[in-house]
Amino acid sequence: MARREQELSTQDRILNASETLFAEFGFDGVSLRRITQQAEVELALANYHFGPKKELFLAVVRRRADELNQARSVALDALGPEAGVADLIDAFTRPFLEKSVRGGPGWKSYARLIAQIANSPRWTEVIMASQFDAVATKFIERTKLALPHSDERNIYWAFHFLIGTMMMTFAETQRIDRLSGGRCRSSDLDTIHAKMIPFLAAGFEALCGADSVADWSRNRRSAIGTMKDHP
Amino acid sequence: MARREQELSTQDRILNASETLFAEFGFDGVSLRRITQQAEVELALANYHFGPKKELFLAVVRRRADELNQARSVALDALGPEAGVADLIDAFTRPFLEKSVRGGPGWKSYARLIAQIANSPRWTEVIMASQFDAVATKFIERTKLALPHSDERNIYWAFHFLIGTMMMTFAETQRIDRLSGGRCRSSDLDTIHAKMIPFLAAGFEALCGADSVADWSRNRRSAIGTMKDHP
DNA sequence: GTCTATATGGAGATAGAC
DNA sequence: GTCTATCTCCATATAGAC
Repeated sequence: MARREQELSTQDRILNASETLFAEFGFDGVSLRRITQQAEVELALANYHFGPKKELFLAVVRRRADELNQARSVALDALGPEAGVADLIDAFTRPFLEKSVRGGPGWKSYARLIAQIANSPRWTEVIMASQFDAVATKFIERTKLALPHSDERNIYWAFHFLIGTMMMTFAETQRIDRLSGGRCRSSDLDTIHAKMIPFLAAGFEALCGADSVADWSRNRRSAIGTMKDHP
Repeated sequence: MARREQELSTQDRILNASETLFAEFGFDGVSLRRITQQAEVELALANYHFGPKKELFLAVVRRRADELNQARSVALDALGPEAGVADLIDAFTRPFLEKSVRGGPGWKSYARLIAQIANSPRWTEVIMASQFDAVATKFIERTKLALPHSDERNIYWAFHFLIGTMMMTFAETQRIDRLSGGRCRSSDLDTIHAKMIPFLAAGFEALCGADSVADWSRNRRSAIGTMKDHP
């Protein structure tokens, strides 16, 4: 990234401004007027270079997706066959961490943007599936090998929980800062990541390991009077 | 909830339509015109009854927050002093599950709406903190008693991960449906919840238990060449 | 590739009759 | 409490000169 925004091409100026503003206010919360004003380019240039607003939004997402996916893929491939689930989780999550913390402000905004997109049904197909499912599948297949005794469905559910944990973390909402009376800081992603790995690895082992409890309701059925029709 | 929307008061018709549409498209993705059209009331009545659009949005959130918080608080109070972390997680999460699955379509939309709000920095203060921190604190204090040897900060981080896992689940984005080739369904919240409890409980134990590994980076420091400045 | 100017529609909000 | 009508502003998108 160039040191001064002025040195960048018009396309990059528009993408950078879009990234920052979309991350803060969402797709509908930002106007092209505001984007082009922050980018210090004329309004008409947004449409000229990117077409409709939705295409600009997708261009913002796509710009960094390849680099992120590449880094994750390399990290997964670097692991030997003896790698445990903690190693796999680290390989999958660390590139996001490194880029959000040490990749510059653009990556920080990008991480927060993806965190919001991931919880919105509106963008599941057009963004999450098309941009990120390939590497997700790679992670899942490696995890099946590392936890060979698991019902495959439990691997998928554990991955689902991993994504939720990751996205909450990279959203940096600062809710936990207030809740903890300042003892925890959302911005301290290095620390959170170091806590997240053992937390998630233990979850994977409990749900997908050889001695898995597998299903809470099966163990508790008789103790809970309000439960209904579920197998 | 009345059987026919027509039998409801104007306020409830507007709140119901708002709830459905905000959950699907977000605050800025819905116009008051569309809301009042779906509610089959005149446009001017939205402003008359609720004031500015933002106040209507907050009214939608507040309408069900008290009932949800009450149910969670009762479930936590019902646990004896011998309750484990799995019991606490169940008490905190089950009311959300029960209302989303068996509370009617309004609660389903509500759960999906809250799931998106939780990952958006924009609503952290005005909604998440003001509406949900009180019961969150109750859960955390009980968890500190159940895991007395833990550094308090790890309890807060584990709670943070729990919220991420929960919100991803109740968002029902259907990403995992496609990723799993149909083997898992986002809509099957009863099954997901049954998997979520042992997953999260194991995470809490690993991060906050007596034999906690506590910090992944401390164990792995020498093996990772790319790590930088973090303590 | 960039600028000015504008087309066209929809947004939130309200005044005032009933 | 409800309806009609309207105010004012801003949205996306594009046409056409340079």
